[in-house]
Amino acid sequence: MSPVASGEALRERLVPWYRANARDLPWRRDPSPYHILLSELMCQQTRIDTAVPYFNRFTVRWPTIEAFAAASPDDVLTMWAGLGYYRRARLLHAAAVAAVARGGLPADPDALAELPGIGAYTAGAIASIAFGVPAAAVDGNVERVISRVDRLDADPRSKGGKQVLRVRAQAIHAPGVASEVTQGLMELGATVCTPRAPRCEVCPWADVCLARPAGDVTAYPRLPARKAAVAVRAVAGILRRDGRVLCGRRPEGLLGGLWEPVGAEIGPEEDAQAALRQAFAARAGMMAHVGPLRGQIVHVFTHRRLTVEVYEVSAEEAVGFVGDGTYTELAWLAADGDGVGWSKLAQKILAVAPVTGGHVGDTPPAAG
DNA sequence: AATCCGGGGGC
DNA sequence: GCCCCAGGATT
Repeated sequence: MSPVASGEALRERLVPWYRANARDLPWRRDPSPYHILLSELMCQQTRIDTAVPYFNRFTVRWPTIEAFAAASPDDVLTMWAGLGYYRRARLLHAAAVAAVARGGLPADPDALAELPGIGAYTAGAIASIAFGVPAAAVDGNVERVISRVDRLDADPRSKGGKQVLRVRAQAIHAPGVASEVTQGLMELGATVCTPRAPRCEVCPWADVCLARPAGDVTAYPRLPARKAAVAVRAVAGILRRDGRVLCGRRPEGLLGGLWEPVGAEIGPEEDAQAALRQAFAARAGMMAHVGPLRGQIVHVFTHRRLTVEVYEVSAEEAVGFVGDGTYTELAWLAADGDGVGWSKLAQKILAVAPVTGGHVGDTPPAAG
């Protein structure tokens, strides 16, 4: 049986490899604490390539953490629109506000972890990348590369598994190369030790990896099977006025704070048009006439597969926003979102029932 | 420990 | 289609 590689053996292979193979990412050009905070929150559960354009737009609009902290939460959410996991936008902003209030982001991982939206991983990442503190940061990539090189049979998401991974990641660290170790581990997982088709022939750890000679690299990490997404049916109504569409703003939770055309989730056998009439009455205080079906879109979340039937809607008059709790506000929004930003789901709904023409300046129904 | 929370790209 | 990604908060 081969011995487990030492932390030093892993480090001395990893750091030179990272220096030679690091991708050119915008936050690596100036890895300031603010830039690393932004990039880490944006990259949580999100691909690098998806986050990069958002990072660039954020840093152009808010060049410093002080400027960002001074922004309104709604402006931050608007800029975040399309990135997903919208709670991150609120937590990121709250973290920046708290950091500025205490004179800047701390270098200590424990202090970082007290800020909103910053857990054990992100605290270690900011401490090591932005401040050079040798602190472990175990994300999905690190979980995978360590599970493979050590051929760990523990569930990496269990308490014990996380503990083993954290100790192992910490052992690879050393003073002076903390940023390279953290980013190198992630870079290795992202570009070489990939989930489905690892490129072991170019891996700097090929000579010390336990899974490679065993021939079961892709069997690690030992993750439990994921539950299937639940099918959910919904309706949405496109009610136009002067080139705008009546939209509701969602409360905290799924797509929290974002706007969408008025709609409702319905049962598998429910009458879609009747349900939509009822939704307009309960949520917008409107007696709506539901017109023709415009189209049907599918939107997949982690735990839901949403099918939305999109109808044209007309209404006699607004009788005021009654509100059954589905929306916190109502407004007539133009196709460009009137500066509030659309979720990807709302974009799909609007794409099958385009809003064109008309003029601005209409009055939304009273909220409350 | 289990659940919730988006969106997208690779295969 | 399926997997899973620079995870954290809540219960």
